[in-house]
Amino acid sequence: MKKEPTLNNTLICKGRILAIKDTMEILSGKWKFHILGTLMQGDKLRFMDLLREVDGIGAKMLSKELQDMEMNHLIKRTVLNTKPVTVEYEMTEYGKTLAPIIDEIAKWGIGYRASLFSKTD
Amino acid sequence: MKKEPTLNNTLICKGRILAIKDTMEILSGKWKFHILGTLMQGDKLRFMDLLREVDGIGAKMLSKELQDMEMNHLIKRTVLNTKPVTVEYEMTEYGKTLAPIIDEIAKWGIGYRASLFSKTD
DNA sequence: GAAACTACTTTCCTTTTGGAAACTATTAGC
DNA sequence: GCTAATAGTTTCCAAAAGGAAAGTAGTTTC
Repeated sequence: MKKEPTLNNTLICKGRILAIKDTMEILSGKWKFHILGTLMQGDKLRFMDLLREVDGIGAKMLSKELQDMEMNHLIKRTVLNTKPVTVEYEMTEYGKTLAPIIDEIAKWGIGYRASLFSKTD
Repeated sequence: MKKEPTLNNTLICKGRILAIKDTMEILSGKWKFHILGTLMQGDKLRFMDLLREVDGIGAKMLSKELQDMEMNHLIKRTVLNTKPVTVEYEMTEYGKTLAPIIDEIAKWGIGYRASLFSKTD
């Protein structure tokens, strides 16, 4: 009894799986979607704003995740010449292409909440 | 100089962020999207099939992630009465509602690959 | 000059995640 | 009886993720 390849291993399949892997590597971690979702609503936010808005995150994590996403050109960091220096973060145009993902995730989460009440399993 | 709430903290905002958090908690970890993407293409897959298809995963992780997703009603486990017992995994109808998310993630990943070549930053 | 604000960074620690390898149990083939 | 396949579980360990608190540095306000 030999084992035969059960899945159709076309290039399309492999490419799709690889694409999923790529995306999730860039958006890995506990906070990225949370931060992105927040940044998409308030278009320019300062570090301390994010620290207050993103519920539960600490300065270290926020700093690290922001750097991470800046490197991937998803967000833009701007230092302002104010008295106590302030820094603004905002989505880049490229980062905004993530909107459909974020929207679908938010939509699904809302439906999930609803399904917890009306058990139509 | 007092600090004022900079974001419009409407219920819609909070709900959206909460929804994102909910979804990502259910789909956390290195492998879930990978497994789900695979299961969406080949509709019924056995444990060993998945072990071979999901590149790099080990038996322990696969087992754990499958249990996790079964508990959340995203996938269904069926034990078959074959000589060496086989087990089939497939998406539930509910699990299939994740398709838009997976599709958007795959789509974005494909675009990301493309952008690595044509640098139009 | 002490306190408070900005935006971090650093240190130290715990928890979580993930992986390799070995092991369980059953059945089939040689 | 040995090997191999099925589907896992268990153990042991390393690495990564994440958090709390303190520290750095510059400026302004009292």
